[in-house]
Amino acid sequence: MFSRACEYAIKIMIYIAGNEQGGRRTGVKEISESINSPEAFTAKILQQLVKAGLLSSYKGPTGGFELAPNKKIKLVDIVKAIDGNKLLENCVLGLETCSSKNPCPVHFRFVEIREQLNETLLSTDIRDPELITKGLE
Amino acid sequence: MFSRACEYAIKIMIYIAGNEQGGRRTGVKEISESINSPEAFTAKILQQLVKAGLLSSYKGPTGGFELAPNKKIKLVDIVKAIDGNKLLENCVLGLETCSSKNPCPVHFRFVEIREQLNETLLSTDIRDPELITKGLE
DNA sequence: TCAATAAAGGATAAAATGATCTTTTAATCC
DNA sequence: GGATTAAAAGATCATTTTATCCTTTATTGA
Repeated sequence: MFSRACEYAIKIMIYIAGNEQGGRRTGVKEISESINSPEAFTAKILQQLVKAGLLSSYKGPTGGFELAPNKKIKLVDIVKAIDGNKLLENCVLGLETCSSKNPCPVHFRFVEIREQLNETLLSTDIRDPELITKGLE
Repeated sequence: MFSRACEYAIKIMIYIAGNEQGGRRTGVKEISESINSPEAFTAKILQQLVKAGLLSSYKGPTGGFELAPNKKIKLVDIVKAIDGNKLLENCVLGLETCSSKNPCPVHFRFVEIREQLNETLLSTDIRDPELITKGLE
């Protein structure tokens, strides 16, 4: 469903959100150990999340990453930042021309799934305490 | 959502189903031209579908592919044959240990999407005339 | 100022996926 | 049986994704 990088990205964001209360920044090493992801690859994903405006980064001692302040961050923002919007927008059969006016054979069978997915990604806030208290291994 | 190979596989199966009424077999070239897929790659996917028991193949003149006779074929069979069942079974965050008893942070938010997906893949029969009459480019 | 710290950036490697090409095997028809 | 047709099989290549390593840049605090 999501790429490996996107799975990591979601875990990264949830983990950083969990450190937000203390106001403390989170470093790459701590993140990769906490979510069990390769450190260098995690650093690359963090860069993408910073470029997408979802995280702020700071260099030097006391540096690290924080959620972008004063910004509601939803799951959909993370997925779009890493995987783009093909999952949400493209035809499930990969047809360029598919639309509700010119539907592919399975178009209408996936409409509801798409809507559910959209609804879930749009409504899930990364700062929701429900997300934060659970394990990320 | 699905791999490229799986997108092709679904189109392949729908296309072959459309030729079933005439009792005629369908060749690789005709398929790849009809669904606009690379011929050699299409041949490889056809091999996988035969191995999975979803198609029967015949060599020589008058040879080609047919749907496996006397077998209800659902979308889920095609997806599992090509992409395996990770989409249906694996945790969306890729966690080995995730389950309803030990859920990941987003586990319950995706339960309904999973169910919808399962329901759609299980209930969509490849011989449904509704699928067959539509364009595959 | 300088050493330590931490992210950014670039280059590279490994694995998975997508795609092609060539040879082999089987079936049909003359 | 021999020529032809079409799929099977295997080797190879290309691209993308995943992952690592090393150097550079910025920041802090002694």
